[in-house]
Amino acid sequence: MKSINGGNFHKEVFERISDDKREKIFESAMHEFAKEGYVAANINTIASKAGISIGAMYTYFPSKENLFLAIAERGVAIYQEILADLVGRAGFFETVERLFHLTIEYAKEHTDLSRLYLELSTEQLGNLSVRLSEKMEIDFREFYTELLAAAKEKGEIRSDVDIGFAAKMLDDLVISLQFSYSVSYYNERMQQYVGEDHSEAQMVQNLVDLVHRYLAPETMPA
Amino acid sequence: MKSINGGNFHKEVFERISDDKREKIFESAMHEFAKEGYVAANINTIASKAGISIGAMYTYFPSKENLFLAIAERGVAIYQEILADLVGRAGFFETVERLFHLTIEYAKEHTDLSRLYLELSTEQLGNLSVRLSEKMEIDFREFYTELLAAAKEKGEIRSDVDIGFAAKMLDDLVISLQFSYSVSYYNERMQQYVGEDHSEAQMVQNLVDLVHRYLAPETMPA
Amino acid sequence: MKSINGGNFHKEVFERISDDKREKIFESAMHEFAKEGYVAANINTIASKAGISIGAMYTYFPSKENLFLAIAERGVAIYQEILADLVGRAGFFETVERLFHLTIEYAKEHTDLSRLYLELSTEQLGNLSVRLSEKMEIDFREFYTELLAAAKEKGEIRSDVDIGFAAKMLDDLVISLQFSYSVSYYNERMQQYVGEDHSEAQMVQNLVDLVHRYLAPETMPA
Amino acid sequence: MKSINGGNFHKEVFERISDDKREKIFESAMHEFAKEGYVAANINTIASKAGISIGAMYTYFPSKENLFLAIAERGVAIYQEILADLVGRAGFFETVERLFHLTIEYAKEHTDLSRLYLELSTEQLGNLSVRLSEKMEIDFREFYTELLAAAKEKGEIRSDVDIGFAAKMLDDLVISLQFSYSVSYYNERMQQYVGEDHSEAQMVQNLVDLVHRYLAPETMPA
DNA sequence: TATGAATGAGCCTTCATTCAT
DNA sequence: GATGAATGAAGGCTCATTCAT
Repeated sequence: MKSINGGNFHKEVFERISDDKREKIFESAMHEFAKEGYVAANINTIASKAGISIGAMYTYFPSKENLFLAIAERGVAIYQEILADLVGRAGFFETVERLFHLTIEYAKEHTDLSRLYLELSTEQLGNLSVRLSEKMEIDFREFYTELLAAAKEKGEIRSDVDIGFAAKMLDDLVISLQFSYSVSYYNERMQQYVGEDHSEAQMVQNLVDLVHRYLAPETMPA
Repeated sequence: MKSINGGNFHKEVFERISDDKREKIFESAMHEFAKEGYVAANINTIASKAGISIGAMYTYFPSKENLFLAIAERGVAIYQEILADLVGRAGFFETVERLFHLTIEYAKEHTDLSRLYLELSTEQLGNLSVRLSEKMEIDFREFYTELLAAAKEKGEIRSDVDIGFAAKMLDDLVISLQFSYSVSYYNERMQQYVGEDHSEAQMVQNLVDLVHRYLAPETMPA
Repeated sequence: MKSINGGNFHKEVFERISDDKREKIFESAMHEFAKEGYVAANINTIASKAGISIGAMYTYFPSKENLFLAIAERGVAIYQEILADLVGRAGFFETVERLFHLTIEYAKEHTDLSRLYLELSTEQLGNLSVRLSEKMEIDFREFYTELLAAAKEKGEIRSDVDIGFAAKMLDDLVISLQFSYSVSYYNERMQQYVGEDHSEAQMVQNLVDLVHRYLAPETMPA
Repeated sequence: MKSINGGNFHKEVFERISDDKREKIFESAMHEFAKEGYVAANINTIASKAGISIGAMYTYFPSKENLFLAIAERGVAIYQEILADLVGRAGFFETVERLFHLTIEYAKEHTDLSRLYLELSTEQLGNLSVRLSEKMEIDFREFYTELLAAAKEKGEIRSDVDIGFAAKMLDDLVISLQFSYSVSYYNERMQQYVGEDHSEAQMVQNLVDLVHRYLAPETMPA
């Protein structure tokens, strides 16, 4: 239940309702926000689809904004669980490969959340996302940075690599991959680039290849 | 004036007004849409900031949707002009380098348009972007694909490269770069990855390096 | 409360509010529609005159069109109740006489509803009236037709009468009478034809006389 | 050109333009007003369909209201020509028969004008119609009244007839007939009363029969 | 005179939020 | 705590009318 707390965007009562109800609310809200965008999303619709009254909605969350933030926060929490799964488990390139695989899985399984993240990066939601990112983005950055630092240490990657840039690049690849498998626009775009029959496995392979060529030590320890 | 036509999202009258007025309207609309997003953008505000009446607005554009599309289309047109400048001018990596430079320039000079593009990729605006892309002539995809094909032909890049994937990767890099220099959220993110004192030149250099390591021919022909 | 249902042009909530409030809304809407016509009628005005917010108005009715239809339907329902009172009560000519009397009464008491009917027959509102008539159960036509058929059977009227035409004529007389006592234009017209001091009783007498002369059996059975 | 003057609802310039242009304007306005009703009718549409600018429209007519009145007035003028054709031409019942025939003809040929008349009798246009009716209704009333008076004088109809009421009845019949052949709503209604295969000739015959039974002298001058 | 772009008040409808029950 | 009816500000769009050219 840790994921429920955090930014504390909800009211206390929300922690006391049944898990089922809470889940329904998250589900409903996620879907509406992902589909309609923050502004066009309708709180009344969210409530009724979640099977609760708007009155109840407002006893759980003080405002539309907070509901949105709670949802977004939860999305990141889910993704962070994936990251947690990756830490210190295997070699750098294997970890990267798993990262890409899990990203696709996440994108497909949590489409709404993934779309939400795009929505979140949008300018108008900047104010909102600041409140979020302050608390969460850091984790990702740390993950990538530490992953690279460790790999560098271990000699798995080039010693002259710019870790800051490389971390950003990894994140970029992950984000792009995520959207490619969850957001209609980017999905369409991907298909037009690589063709409809391009498998996920190939996609991951290509990405790993890219990372490898970029980061592998110059001289293969012959 | 070519950029004004295209998808023909405006009414005829709009072509007959002074360049100055037209520019003001574009400016005002761009800004509002980029700042507020499509749904929250207020046509009345756009009109009044452009110094015209809403009535006038509606003699120029049949609807909010069309105004938005006209704006978006214009953004693409501007970027396409930049790309046009790059075609067949120099070697592959030099072209790529210039591409990154120009992208940053575009992102900084046409911040609003750049942000609009993010907005456009959003799920809710899918219908709109379809209307847009249906009407766009040359595509970015073609540009990247041809650039790579030519380079491959000339032996500037590896012969075994997957052009489809490579093109997507180039596009990804460009998009990410663009947002990093125009969208607050991504800009903040970039700074936290590479530090505030990371110059544009370094960014470009890093990117070119990435592309080079990924695409350069196996140098050891020995 | 039967009159409230029917075409179901309102939302459920509307059935749950107090009779008083409901009546006020009907009253206000009727008046506005009758006075201004469908297009010019202002929903905001209707709401505020009914003492409710526009928001409330829209929780009761999904649209202006439906509000109008609900009102119109109610008008018909009221008139139908009057007709119901007439069925099989007395001889043909007595019934007709009562019909005329009741029509005048209705026109004077429910002026707005009566005016609405004129509005409804108007070309632009054709679509609406279709939606209305589709849902109406018993029809005036049936009433007139059966009344005449029964009278013919009983020998109260000529046996060679064209029932279809006679029914239409009766309806025409009733409609004209109704408008003459509710719509300013037709009222003025009536007065100029028969004079201001022409009483309702005389009017009815004249009408009955007309019907009698037209439909009475050839009295000379000799 | 008498019909152009009258209520003088137009500006002077209107009298100086070509008959063709004038006719087009009338046509266009009539159609729009008849189809959409006064309020919903769009002056800009009328102008453009008439092939003139709105600017021109406003140099011909000072306002929408006046345009409407001019149109309505013209409609009556046309109908009055028909009446003129009937005066003192034949016996009462023959005249009546011709009146019905001409009414149907008028309704079918000048559908728009006929519909306009319905629109005009509507409550909200009461203010407008007053300006009209003062000048014109009289003619109709006089026509019917004199027709009946003459017939009474000549012994063609009952001597004890109430001329005021009879005149109104004749007018009612004519109006109802007119609408039955021009207004969708009333046309549909007619067909449901008398059947689709009821010919115009039968309709007229039925009407003449009605009038005859009502007004013919009691004792046929054997 | 003719033109048609410009004006802006006005209208229907939505929806976040409140609050009496 | 839960309910859901009520609120009313706000926004996209129309159209009669004006007026500079």
